[in-house]
Amino acid sequence: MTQSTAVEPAFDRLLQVAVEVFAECGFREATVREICSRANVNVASVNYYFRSKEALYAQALAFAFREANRLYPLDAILDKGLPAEQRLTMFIGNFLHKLLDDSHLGLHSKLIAREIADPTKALDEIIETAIVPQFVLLVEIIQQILGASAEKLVVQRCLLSIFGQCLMFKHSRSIIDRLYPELIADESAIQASAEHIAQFSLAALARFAQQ
Amino acid sequence: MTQSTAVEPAFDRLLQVAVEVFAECGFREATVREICSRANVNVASVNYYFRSKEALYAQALAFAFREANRLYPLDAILDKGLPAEQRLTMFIGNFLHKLLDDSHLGLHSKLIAREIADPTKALDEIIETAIVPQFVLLVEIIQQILGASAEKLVVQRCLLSIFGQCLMFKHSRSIIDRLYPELIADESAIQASAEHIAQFSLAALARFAQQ
DNA sequence: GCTTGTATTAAACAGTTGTTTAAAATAATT
DNA sequence: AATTATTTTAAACAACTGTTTAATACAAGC
Repeated sequence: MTQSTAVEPAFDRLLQVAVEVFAECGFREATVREICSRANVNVASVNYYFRSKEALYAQALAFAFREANRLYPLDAILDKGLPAEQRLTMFIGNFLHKLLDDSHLGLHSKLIAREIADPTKALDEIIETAIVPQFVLLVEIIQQILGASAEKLVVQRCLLSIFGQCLMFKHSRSIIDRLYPELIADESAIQASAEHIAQFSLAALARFAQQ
Repeated sequence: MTQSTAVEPAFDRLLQVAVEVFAECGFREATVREICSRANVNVASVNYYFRSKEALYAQALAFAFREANRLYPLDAILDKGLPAEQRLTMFIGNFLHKLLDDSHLGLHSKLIAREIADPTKALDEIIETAIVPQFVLLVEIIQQILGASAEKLVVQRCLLSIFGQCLMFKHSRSIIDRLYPELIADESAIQASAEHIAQFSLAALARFAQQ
């Protein structure tokens, strides 16, 4: 027992701290020394347990995904028995809370958003395991609302319209913090913002469905 | 004449190359040596002409803004005589083309988007000179559509809904490139995407205006 | 032609980066 | 208890970072 705080094995501490630091700084700006320092392990540990900084990053991403699915399960939204409008509202609420969760375990979205905005080699796997399933789910919901006759391109553009509204709160967080902080001040404000996006999108989709 | 390619003075070349490299790599990842190498000047030139790497970045940002306003003037959109719906459509078209312009002079939006996603000290000035004026313009248009009785918070959320749809194409470009490349394949595809966003938003706003 | 101020250069600086090494400490196995 | 395997350590590595220096080249003004 070299470390008094070492209740968890070094490997696990390293992985958790890595998610934190990579989320804060991004892959390139994060340093192995900072990660090791926070995890109370020697600098050489990263290369001992994980082969390299890059391999640690890949494992940290995978770990963050597992946590995201554990904390924000999509179960209810997958229920095809519910009305599509309700499922869309639930989806947006779930997604926005996921994006704006600043708790110690909510760093995964920051990590993922970083990877999207500034891709590394790990992006392709992320798209496959995290993005595509969400896209597939939302495409299904949109198609249900627009009807079977909806063009594929229209469905895709509506998908981007909805995701774009949500992601605005993550990617442009720095602007919202400065100009409209009251929109994400607390839990109820976030909920209200989610409901706005749902209403805005449902209104637009309803018009598209008429045509 | 030490450099055969030195048709422009070193100062100007340095500034133009800086926009390129900072847009490609971001402030932190971009290196002074890379910038100097591409500009065919000595490593010491950055500190000679500009005080530091950070000062060069600030000047590169300012330069990028001047170029953006020169290439994509908002003149027509400022005309309050036009119908608000038409102005909104024009605004979105202008904004999306600005965001997706990949030409040699269109790097400014990449630079700005980078700064938003991963702010440096320079962000506050950017918000003041580039973001706020666009927000003010769009707020005015939205208010005109929703009517004078519209709540301030609703206007703000609609603003974010519209900006979010546009910025999706910039911030999540890496995903669109992989999953829906046909949406931004060429000029006409971009125009069609812009028109979709306009229709989507106008449909939603019309519903909001009824209430 | 000489002097003055500007521009450019190669070299070095001090600091940080990811990674490796080889020795020491600890744990597990026999 | 002795041997083996695993973990942890401090130190060094080579490569790279932004910045500084001091010497040189060049231009304009007198």
